[in-house]
Amino acid sequence: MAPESNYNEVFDASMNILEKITQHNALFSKSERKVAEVILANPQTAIHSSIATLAKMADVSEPTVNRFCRRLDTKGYPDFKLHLAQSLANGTPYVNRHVEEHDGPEEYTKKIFESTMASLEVARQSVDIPTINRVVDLLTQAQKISFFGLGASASVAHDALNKFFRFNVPVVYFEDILMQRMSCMNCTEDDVVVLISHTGRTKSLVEIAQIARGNDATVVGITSRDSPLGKECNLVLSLDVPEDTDMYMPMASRIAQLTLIDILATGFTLRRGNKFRENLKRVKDTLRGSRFDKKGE
Amino acid sequence: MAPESNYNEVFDASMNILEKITQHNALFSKSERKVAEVILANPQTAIHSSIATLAKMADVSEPTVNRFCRRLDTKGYPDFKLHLAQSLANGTPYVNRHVEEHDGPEEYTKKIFESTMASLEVARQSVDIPTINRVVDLLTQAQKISFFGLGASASVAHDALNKFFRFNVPVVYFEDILMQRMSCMNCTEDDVVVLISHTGRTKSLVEIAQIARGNDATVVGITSRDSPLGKECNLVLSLDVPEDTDMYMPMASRIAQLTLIDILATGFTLRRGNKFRENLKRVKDTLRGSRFDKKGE
DNA sequence: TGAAAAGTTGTAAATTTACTACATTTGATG
DNA sequence: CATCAAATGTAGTAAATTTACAACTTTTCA
Repeated sequence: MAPESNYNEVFDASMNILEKITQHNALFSKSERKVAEVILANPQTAIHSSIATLAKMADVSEPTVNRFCRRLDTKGYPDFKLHLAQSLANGTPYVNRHVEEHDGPEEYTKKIFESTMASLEVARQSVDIPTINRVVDLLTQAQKISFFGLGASASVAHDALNKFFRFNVPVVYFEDILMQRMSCMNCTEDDVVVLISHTGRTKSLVEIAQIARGNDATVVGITSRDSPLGKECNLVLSLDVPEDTDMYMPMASRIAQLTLIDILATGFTLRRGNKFRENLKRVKDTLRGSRFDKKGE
Repeated sequence: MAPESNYNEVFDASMNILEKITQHNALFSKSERKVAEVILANPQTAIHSSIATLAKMADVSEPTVNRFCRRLDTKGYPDFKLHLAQSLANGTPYVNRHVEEHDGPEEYTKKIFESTMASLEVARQSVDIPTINRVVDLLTQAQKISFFGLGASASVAHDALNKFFRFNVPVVYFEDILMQRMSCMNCTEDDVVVLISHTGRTKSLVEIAQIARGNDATVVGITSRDSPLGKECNLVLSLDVPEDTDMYMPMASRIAQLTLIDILATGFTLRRGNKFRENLKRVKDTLRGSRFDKKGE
């Protein structure tokens, strides 16, 4: 009589169910995974199919499809279709799909773009705005800013250097861990050290964090919150990006880190105000000498 | 900007069904209007109700509800529910919105994530698959691979180094333009030089392209096709990413470049086959010694 | 006005769809 | 190899949706 009881279900399932399917993948049984594949391959078709047709497409029995739906915390097949429809409506049918052995250039290109976008979407939802604001605060007030990362995160630090360098702020970046250590030994309480690491378990970075804090610098980690590195930081900007794929290379996580750098840099310029932005333009104009002019300029 | 006419077509096709109901109102019969009212009053409930409960709520018969659905150009009640569910999901597709002066952390964070995703979407559509395939071909056959970029693109080249280094292929990366030049002077026809530049108008990179080609190396540009640099390359992987924003910093273009590197690296490993991927895993495992173990491992 | 026509609505039966209970298979373990 | 647990499928059942048709309204025009 009072169907109002169903209200909440719609809301707490705000998570993209396609994303949920990929993340849940390990917990599925063999047949359930077949269902998942068929749905991911063509979600638009799935929402217009009955449980029978979908079962046939996945070459499993109908109850298997039903169990699949239940495992994703939906009430059953029709409820699952509603969630799926909502996910598809959301503009992003982007899903973190793994590249397969037999994929051709078209497939892997598509998959990588889509996984990257899906990861950014996840990152966007997980990032903590107040912390960003706090970090921007610190950066604008810093006497000196250092960016350190190793391995795949080195290029992220490198990129941060490039961005913040334009701001006319003393900014430091080293690849060499000894230089990193020495740099941190000279820190003061007005300095900010930003350490980048996806896993947060790189020993030398953890040590650097300790050294920097020992000298009263503020240490910001772009890393996982509960990691050894995260625990050593004053502030942690964590990005809950799904684990990277089969390819044994950091891909999506690093893109999310870079985007975060963009965000910090943007926050920085906004905080510094208009006059400061003119300065930025000047830096850009200076580069012109080293370039071929654009036609018509 | 797309012409108005196109806009409307798209709009019509994907129109919010709730709006459609209100607009259609005049064409409904008395009973159908009762159904419309009930649905509009509480759409969240509607999508979780069966045709029977909804009919009861509107105090009409079940076929009336069904006719109501058909009148809105849906296949029937379940199909109508799907449309309704999609309308209720707050679908905001990603758009490249510029950060404004007065934006707070929440706004600029959101805008940057969304612009980045929007740019990736554009990049995905503009990238030329056959060229990717061709470049992967070249890379797998190369004796030596070099990645060079300057300024903001330096970190992209840096990242490429990090990726390809794991493949146990001779790979070269320098920040210093003199080193870059010298390296190119020693090129042979079996070498591939990848040059990265968003604008493609950086003088010294163009010169490097000329040097490399002079030594019969294959030059691949990740740059704009019609740029001075593009014209010097054997192959150009161009990314039609919308011009970067007001912030006077390369942001989205660089993310697209990095994603392209991911794609090349993935193509590379796929081409090299399974056995090769084990090698990658070994590289990853080697890193373990420099890390704190994960709990439970 | 009133009778045919067109349109609206509801009842009941038919059909499709989804779900449950149970049986069979698979695979792991001692 | 026997045994148990998990996974999957079969078949039957319940539920929901749709169709067909009849009853009832409203409209139209002689």
